[in-house]
Amino acid sequence: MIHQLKASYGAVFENDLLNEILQVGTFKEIPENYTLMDIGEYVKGMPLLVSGAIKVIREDHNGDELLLYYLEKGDTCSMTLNCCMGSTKSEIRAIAETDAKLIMVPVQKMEEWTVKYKSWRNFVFLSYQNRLNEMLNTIDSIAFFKMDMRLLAYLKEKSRINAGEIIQNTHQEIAYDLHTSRVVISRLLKKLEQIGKIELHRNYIKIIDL
Amino acid sequence: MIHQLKASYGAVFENDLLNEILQVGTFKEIPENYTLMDIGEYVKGMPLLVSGAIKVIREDHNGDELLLYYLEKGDTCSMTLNCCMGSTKSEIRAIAETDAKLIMVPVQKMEEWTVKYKSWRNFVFLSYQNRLNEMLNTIDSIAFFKMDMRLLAYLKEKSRINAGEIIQNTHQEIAYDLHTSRVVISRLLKKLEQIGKIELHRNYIKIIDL
DNA sequence: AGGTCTTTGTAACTATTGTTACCTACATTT
DNA sequence: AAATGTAGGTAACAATAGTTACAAAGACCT
Repeated sequence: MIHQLKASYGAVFENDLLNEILQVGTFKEIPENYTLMDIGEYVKGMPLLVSGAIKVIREDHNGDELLLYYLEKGDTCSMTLNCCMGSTKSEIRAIAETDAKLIMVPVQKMEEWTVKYKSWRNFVFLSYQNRLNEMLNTIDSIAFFKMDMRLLAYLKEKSRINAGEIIQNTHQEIAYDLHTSRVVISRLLKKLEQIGKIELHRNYIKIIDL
Repeated sequence: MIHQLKASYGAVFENDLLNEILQVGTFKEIPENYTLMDIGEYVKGMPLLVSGAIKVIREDHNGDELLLYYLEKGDTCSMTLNCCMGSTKSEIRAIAETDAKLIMVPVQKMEEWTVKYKSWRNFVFLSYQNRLNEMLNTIDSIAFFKMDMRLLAYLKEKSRINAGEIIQNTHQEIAYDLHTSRVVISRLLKKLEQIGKIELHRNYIKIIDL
């Protein structure tokens, strides 16, 4: 665990804090598609992401979904911070986009460390800042862009997250993330293929030039 | 200023903190429609809202707008918190929805108070929590609801904020807030009038039963 | 009263997105 | 090979929202 922690957070946290994290934190490896947190659940700990990616999803009362943003190495879930402080239920669902490694820190330490460590304060505030900015991006995307542009941005982000030009999703899965229907996605993907930006295959999409 | 502060924050902050705020804070009264902060500006201070309401707006590169949420008495602007900590430019515009009173606190105190006062920590974290939740509501609204429902929710919220059944806006102004066209708003408002929920007049709308 | 500006109403049309239905292709199991 | 399940393609149509254009009504000024 110590190597994992240092590699991802060694430059961010001071040594005393790193040691405390080692003492109280628990290391977890989670597989792709594992649901880290679900809507309505209470939060037990705060995840510090070491490797992999987590996707954060909003769901409405009908079960309709919308992808909010991804968390990556060095990120934590601000929604979790919220829940910890306010001890309220989670408003979102977090699913492992790839296999992921993370360190879970008990909620109780949150406030203690906020007082004690400047680096922790910076981390928490930076985390809030990043999350608010991601939310703004999401809002920009649905408010100001049409579906074709949103799909394009989605493919770009997805290939960045997975660090490769192959996107392993069915059209239906993409439709869920963007909160639209499979037919709409198939239609728009076909257009992107026709202008040479992607190649369509069963169960995966190959990025040519976005 | 002391009365204003105690009335709005007396129950939230401990006495020592209230005194510090009185020492370093400056009291401001701002008129309706005053732009408190604009996109791209750097932030000088942190506003603690004492009375009135502030509307927070997002704008895209074309100048298209979207209402994000309102701030009310006891609220502060988390976007400002962000900017203070990260010393980045504002991503949003804040406009006085009504005449408003607020206390401006210099940015430098932020971190100091976070260490020193438990009540300040709670306030800041609660503020982030509220803002993230408002952003989620905004996302729900644009992602999951159609324009007629969004308009209805808008009218409800607006009459709550202004504490009255009269909404003083032109259709064009509503269209800007919801990021659609005037014609669409006029059309939907007319429908709401026909089913007896509102009464349309020049420059104002009377809420009958929402 | 006449002129001008702002606001609202409305029609006609277009564009985008959502829905339904059905077909084809591929993979897996029996 | 036949059966089954999943993924993707496509057409036809419906619903919603955006655009253009113009008329009518109210407000305000001279």
